[in-house]
Amino acid sequence: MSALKLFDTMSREIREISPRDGKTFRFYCCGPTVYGPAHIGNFRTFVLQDVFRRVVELSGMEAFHVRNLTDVDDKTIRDSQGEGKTLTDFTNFWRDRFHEDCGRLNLLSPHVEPSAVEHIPHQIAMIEDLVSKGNAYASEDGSVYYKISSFESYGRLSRLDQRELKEGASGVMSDDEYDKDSASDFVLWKGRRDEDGENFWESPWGQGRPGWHLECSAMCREYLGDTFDLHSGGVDLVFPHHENEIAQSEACTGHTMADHWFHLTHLLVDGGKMSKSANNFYTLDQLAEKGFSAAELRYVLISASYRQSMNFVARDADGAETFPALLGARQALQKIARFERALAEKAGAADEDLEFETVKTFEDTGAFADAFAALQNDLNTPDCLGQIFSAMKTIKPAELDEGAALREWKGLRFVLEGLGLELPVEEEGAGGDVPENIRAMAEERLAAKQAKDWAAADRLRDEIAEAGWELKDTKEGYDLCPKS
RNA sequence: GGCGAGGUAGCCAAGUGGUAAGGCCGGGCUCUGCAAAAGCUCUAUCGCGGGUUCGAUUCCCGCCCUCGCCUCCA
Repeated sequence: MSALKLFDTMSREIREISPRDGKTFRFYCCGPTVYGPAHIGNFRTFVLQDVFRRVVELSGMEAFHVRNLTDVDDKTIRDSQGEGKTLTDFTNFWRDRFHEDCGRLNLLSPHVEPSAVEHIPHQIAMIEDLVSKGNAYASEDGSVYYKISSFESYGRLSRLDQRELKEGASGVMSDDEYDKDSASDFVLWKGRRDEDGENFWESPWGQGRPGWHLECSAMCREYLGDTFDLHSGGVDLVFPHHENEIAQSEACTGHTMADHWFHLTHLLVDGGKMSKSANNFYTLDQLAEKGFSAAELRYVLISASYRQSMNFVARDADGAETFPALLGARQALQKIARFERALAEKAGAADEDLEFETVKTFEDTGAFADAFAALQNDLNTPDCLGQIFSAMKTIKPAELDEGAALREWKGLRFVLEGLGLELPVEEEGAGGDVPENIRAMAEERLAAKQAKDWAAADRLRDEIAEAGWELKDTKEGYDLCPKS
C-alpha cells in the first residue's frame, strides 16, 4: 500500500508520514476551550483531524492521539463567575457537551485527553526550567514571561522574520495589564488578580495561574516526550500559539518539538468569518433543531480540502436562511447508502454479522482503490468523495457475482471507515408507529386504487398528507412515513 | 501597512501543460393511473490582459476582486 502524505506547515511541502519509532504515530491536537458549545467551524478542524487519524490507522500504523482541554483561561473564569459556578463545574459541563457532540459526529476519542488544570505542577516545573535557563523572567506583579529575544529561531513556523506585526492590529493589545519587558514577550504564569476570584494556584512566584501557551507544551512533553511525530490545530494557532509552544518546549528540551505541523483552514459562513454578532454562528444543536444530522454535517465538512477555506452557505441572495450543502449531503449520503445496501445484499453480507462491521483491513479495494488513495494523498477528502461516486457508476451490483460484490462492498466500507461516514439506515416500514386512522385511510386508498378509482385514491392520499404523513406506492403496496 | 490563501458551471468543490472529477439544484428519458421514489442522462473552456509553449485553466508578468491572520480565536 502506498504511504500517507501530508502537507507540513514548517517546511511548506507535502511529506510522507511515518512514525519515528517505526510503529506508532504519536500526535497532539490542540483541543477546545470549554466555555461554551463548539461551533461547526471548530468541528471542521476536529473532524478532519479525525479523518487523518483514521487514515493513519488504515494505512497500517498505530496511532497515539492526544487532544487537550483548555479549562482555565480568561473566558472560562469570567463565564463561570457569571453563572455563579465553580470553574470545575462550569468546565465539566461544557466538556461533557463537547464529548456529546464529538460522539454524534463519530469522532474517535483521543487516547489521552489531558486538561490544563490537571497539569499545573508540570507547567510550573517547565517555567522553573525556563527561568533557570534564562528564557523566562519573573516580573514584580508575580507573573512570569517568556523572553522571546532569548530564543533565536523564534518565528520559524509563521515566517515571522518575513513580516512585520502591526501594533494593536487585533485591537486587544494591552501591554499595561502586565509588566513585561517587551511587548512581544508572552506570559507563562499570570500573577493572581482580583477578578480571578478563587481560581489561583501556588507557585514559586506566588499565587496565580498558568498562561495558555504553556499548557500544551507541558502536556505534549508529558504524554509524547521531547519530540513527537505531529502537532495539529486550526490555522489561527500557527501564530502565536504554536510559535510560542515551540519556543517553550525547544528551549526546555533542546530538541525539535514536532516533526510535522498539520494546520486546518477555517470554515467560512457566507464568505466570511463566523461570529455571534453576524448571526452566522452554528452549533450541532442548532442544526439538529433544523432537522440536520451530525452525519450530514460531517459530510459537508469533509467535502472541501482541509487546506482551503471552505464556504458554508447559510443565506440565499435574499438573506433567507438556507442550507444547500446539508440538503445536498443528505441526498448524497442516501445515494451511497442505497448503493451500499445493494452491494451488501448481493454479497450476502446483509444477513451476516458483517452488516455493521467496519472493515479496517486493507485487502483489495477494487473499484474504490482510487478513493482511498485520494485520502492518502494529502488527505484529499473531496477527491475521495468524487472517486466514490465515480466508482459507483462503474459498478452494477446486480451484475456482480457474490465474490465480486463482497470485494467491492469491503472496499467501500473501508473507504467510508476512513472518512468516518455513517450511512443513514433505512427505516424498516414504520408499521407499528402509524396511527390507526392513517393506516385505515391508506388501506382504503389501496382498495380505491385497485378498483381504479383514481379520484378517490388521490383524495385519500391528500388527506393523509394533510394529517402529516407521506404515502408512496411501492411494488407490493405502499409505504408510509412522517412528513419531513 | 505586513504576511498568507483564493477567484473553476445556479450552489458547493476536485484536478491537470494537451481542450475540466464529483455532489446538490435544474432539464430530458425510463418506470408509474397520477404523483413520489428510484435508475439512466444532459448542462462549464476554468476573474481580466499580456508572455513562454506545437499547445495553458494549469508556468511567468501585470491588473481587478474576495477572504483570512497580525499575540481572544479551530
